[in-house]
Amino acid sequence: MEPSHRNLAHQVVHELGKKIMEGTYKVGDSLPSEADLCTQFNISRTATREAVKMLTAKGLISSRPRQGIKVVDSKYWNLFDVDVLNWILLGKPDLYLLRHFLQLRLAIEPEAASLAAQFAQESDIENIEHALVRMKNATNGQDDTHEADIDFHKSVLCASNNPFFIQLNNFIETALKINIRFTNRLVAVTVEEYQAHVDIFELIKNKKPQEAFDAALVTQKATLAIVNKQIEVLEAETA
Amino acid sequence: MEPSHRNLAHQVVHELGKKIMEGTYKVGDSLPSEADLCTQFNISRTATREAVKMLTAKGLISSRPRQGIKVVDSKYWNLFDVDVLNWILLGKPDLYLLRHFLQLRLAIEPEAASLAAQFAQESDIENIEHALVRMKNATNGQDDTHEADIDFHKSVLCASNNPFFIQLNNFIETALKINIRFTNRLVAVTVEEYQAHVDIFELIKNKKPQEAFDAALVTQKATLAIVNKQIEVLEAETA
DNA sequence: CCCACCTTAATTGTATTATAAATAGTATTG
DNA sequence: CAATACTATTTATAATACAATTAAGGTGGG
Repeated sequence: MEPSHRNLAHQVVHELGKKIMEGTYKVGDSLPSEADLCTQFNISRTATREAVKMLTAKGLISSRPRQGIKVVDSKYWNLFDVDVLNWILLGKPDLYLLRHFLQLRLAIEPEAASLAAQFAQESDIENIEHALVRMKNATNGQDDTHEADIDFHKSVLCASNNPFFIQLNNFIETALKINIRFTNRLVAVTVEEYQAHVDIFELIKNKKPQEAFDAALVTQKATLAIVNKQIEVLEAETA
Repeated sequence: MEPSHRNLAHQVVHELGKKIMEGTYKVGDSLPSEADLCTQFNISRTATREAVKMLTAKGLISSRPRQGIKVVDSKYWNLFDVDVLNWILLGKPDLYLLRHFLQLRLAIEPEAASLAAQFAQESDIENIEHALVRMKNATNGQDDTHEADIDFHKSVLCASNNPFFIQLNNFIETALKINIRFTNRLVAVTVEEYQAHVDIFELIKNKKPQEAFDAALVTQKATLAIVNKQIEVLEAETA
């Protein structure tokens, strides 16, 4: 897609969105008034107001006469919005946030594999296969490890042929990126990881929903278990 | 929350959003130009542009000079946005859409029950219990059946203490409403349904994640199986 | 004839100014 | 002291002007 900073309003949305997600403006806080935002960003009220409206549409703020612009309760935030997810990524994700991501991945990805085994078209199978080729190349350093991995997970989601699962592409991608940040070894894909993906692919291709579900579940549970362990250690230390 | 039509821009967002989701404006179609929208709604360009920006923020449209305002590919739509979900509901949901909702519920709700069994606070337990009381009252016609049911599912989601699951409240609520529309019997909650909910509650309260997961899974699978069957029948008829 | 370049016109992007509406806080008045 | 009225602040809306972008068509050189 096009860059998100095509115009002034989008730039301001990006700046303010980042600041809200990183906690510069906290829930309940007031943002600067329209007039102040105009001077801060050196733009007209038109652009400022459009930015405010966009953040309102994403559920981050509300603006009312005399009351000003305020950050609303986080339960109203559109956490699955691609911009919001990117702002989360720009913040300082901690282990608890990573766990929250992994908990939802545990729910989503096995079922996505199951649906893919039931509803995948030929083109979907080809896309998964192509991602696997990239991963294999990545084991030899001929392709980007992380990108290939993200590609694989996305292609499975899309193969579910369910628009809601497909919409979670951005979520999964962000989850993987945060995961990468914590396991920050720039190693190539291990043979075991690659083989696990191949196994899931074969089960999808051969239309084995339950088996594909189970295979994906094992992977997700393993990842989540690691983080749960890390949090346990962390909490034992601080206690 | 406050009504979504507090101001002109919000009203226009609502009107256009509805038309996009119901297919009056299809993917790739051009919407009327800013100037035309101004005359159609009899409002200023300021208000029109703010509405356009809000729909852009929700991922439904894009607007560029000379090119105009266009409905973007549906894979970019923020399907988990509360407004978008309501517009979907206002359209004419079919069995396939219902199945898509149920497929995601199957992924989400059992895991939410599991997380609730692991992470629920006392207040969360109380909220679930309160929803159960409402359901019991509904069996006697003393409360609204559907509202009580929605309450229960929401309270479990919130008990997961995972912001991403909590954000899916709107999704689950919409799914239930669509389900109600198809099973349009205005009957009271059956004893079996109520008992199934009580069982899940007990398992959550007694911190049995796996058992809570399994219990919720049974319920979801049963519902999905019914719809799969209906679709099977439908496709047999049209073939 | 064809391709590269230029011009034009349509549409959104931005700025400015003015006024209206909503409302929190303060003052007034009975 | 309480109810009311006033005031000032902030967002909401409108109107106008001009800039920037770009699709489409026209123009000229080869």
